[in-house]
Amino acid sequence: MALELFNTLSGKIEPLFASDGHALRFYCCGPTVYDYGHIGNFRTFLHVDLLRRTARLHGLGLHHVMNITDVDDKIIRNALAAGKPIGEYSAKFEQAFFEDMDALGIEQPEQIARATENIDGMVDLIERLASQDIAYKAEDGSWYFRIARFPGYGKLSKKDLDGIEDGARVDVDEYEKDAARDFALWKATKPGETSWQTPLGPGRPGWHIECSAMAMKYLGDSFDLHAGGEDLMFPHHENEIAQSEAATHKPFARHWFHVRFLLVEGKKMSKSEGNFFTLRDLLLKGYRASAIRFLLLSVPYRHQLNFTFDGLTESTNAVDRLRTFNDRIRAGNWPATAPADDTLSTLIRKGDADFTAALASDLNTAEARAAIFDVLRAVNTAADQSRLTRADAEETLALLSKFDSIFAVLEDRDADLTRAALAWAEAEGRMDDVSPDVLEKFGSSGLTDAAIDALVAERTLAKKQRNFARADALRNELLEKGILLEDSKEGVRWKRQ
RNA sequence: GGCGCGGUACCCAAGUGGUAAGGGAGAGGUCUGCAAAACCUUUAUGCGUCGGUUCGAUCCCGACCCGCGCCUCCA
Repeated sequence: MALELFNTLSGKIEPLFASDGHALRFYCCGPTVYDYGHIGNFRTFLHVDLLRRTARLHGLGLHHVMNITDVDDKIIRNALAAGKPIGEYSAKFEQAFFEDMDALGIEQPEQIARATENIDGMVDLIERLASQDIAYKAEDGSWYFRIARFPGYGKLSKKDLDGIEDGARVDVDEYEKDAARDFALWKATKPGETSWQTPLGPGRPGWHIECSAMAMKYLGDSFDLHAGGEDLMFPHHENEIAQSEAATHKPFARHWFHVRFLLVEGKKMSKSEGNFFTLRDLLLKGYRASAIRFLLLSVPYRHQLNFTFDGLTESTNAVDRLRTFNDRIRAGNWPATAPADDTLSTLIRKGDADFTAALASDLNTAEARAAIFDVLRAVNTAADQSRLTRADAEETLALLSKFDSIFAVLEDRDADLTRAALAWAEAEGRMDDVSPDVLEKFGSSGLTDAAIDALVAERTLAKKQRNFARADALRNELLEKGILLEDSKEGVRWKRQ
């Protein structure tokens, strides 16, 4: 089944393919590194990651470019306030961004492109536009894009130009533009601001030109797909199309992928609403990185996701169940006998087919999840009834491995990630954000994995000697520290609550 | 005002013109030295309301009600 994806440009679900027959060439608008990323940012990157992984499942190679906006108004302002050069200021948040991406299991793009390292390409592009009188210089030295010269303007966001012009928003700009809706390509330097000396005059690039220049530098004039959050559709992506296509007279990106915003507790996330969370905030509250990843991926990307703490708890439980299942099937010594019939094997294969088909169908993660849980139930039942064979177990593990090549939640790195967040909070003096629970479990007084293993072993021994009082005392001791023991046929497992 | 999305069980959430996936929670049960966990079973005569099309609609069409997003820096 071919991978199909909604295309914002055409408004239809269309096959996704690599036009060069090898690798999917795509560009994703990356972060502006002026602060720590919030969970809304990561919903977008998580779904781009999902797209990557699903494309790979379909045998597509990947050539994924993501920009880092390391110069913009907010960075300049914040760096100034911190008394640091912008490079030093942005480097810290760029590093934090990649740490967070890793914590959420998001793969690195093949190519990272920093704005400040690609100024030349942006200047070239603006000059190309200027040579066609599509870019013009205003009195203050800023350069603008003449929208009137690009008839296709609005085709992505389906905007009516007149509507924009007549709308309530009138761009009140202190500089002279030929038309209100013309947008900045190059911003003239204001006193005290970082600037580049270029043939265009001193200044710094506008945000939109960055992405056009870098996408075309690494992917060519035309490429397969362009991704970003829904808010970027207009004006950012619209402007990218205008700049690029006006300069090259070739189609820019063929397929446009937009991820909808998430809501937090039913409202748009904002600092003033008090529902604004970074990944680090959540880790310090004791929520697991895997649960955050799973929740953010569970609702398909074209739907709003209402992010709630209840939902996070649900996801935690769901991930636990999947991990327990994976551990059980992996650890069990299933008999190498022939199955009584092929019912289970058929079910597992159906689960596999359903899983793959769901993802191929515009990345329907909700259905893909359901397919896996169907298999989980059937296989668990068989195992409980002692009729799970080695062959079926292996088939199940293969499917789980496929599942995890997409969802990436089975491997348990959660404790380490929470410890890393805790170390960060200590270093940054943010211990007030750490929940008492996290402090107890993961702080210096918390038990290490080795210490837990030792106590568990001691209890197992006591149990074997039928010294149940001692065994129960140890179990309670562990429970008080947030360690839950599970006795099963396959042995004792422990996990952090 | 313009553009767009959604309203499915206690909560989250798929889906289809022929009669409601999955997860979480609750309840019952199995297992267990006990407990917890795990596992199993179970939970919508109904899919916002009202009309229409149809042999048949949650799914198609229309109207209405409610919630939300984008249109401005914003993932």
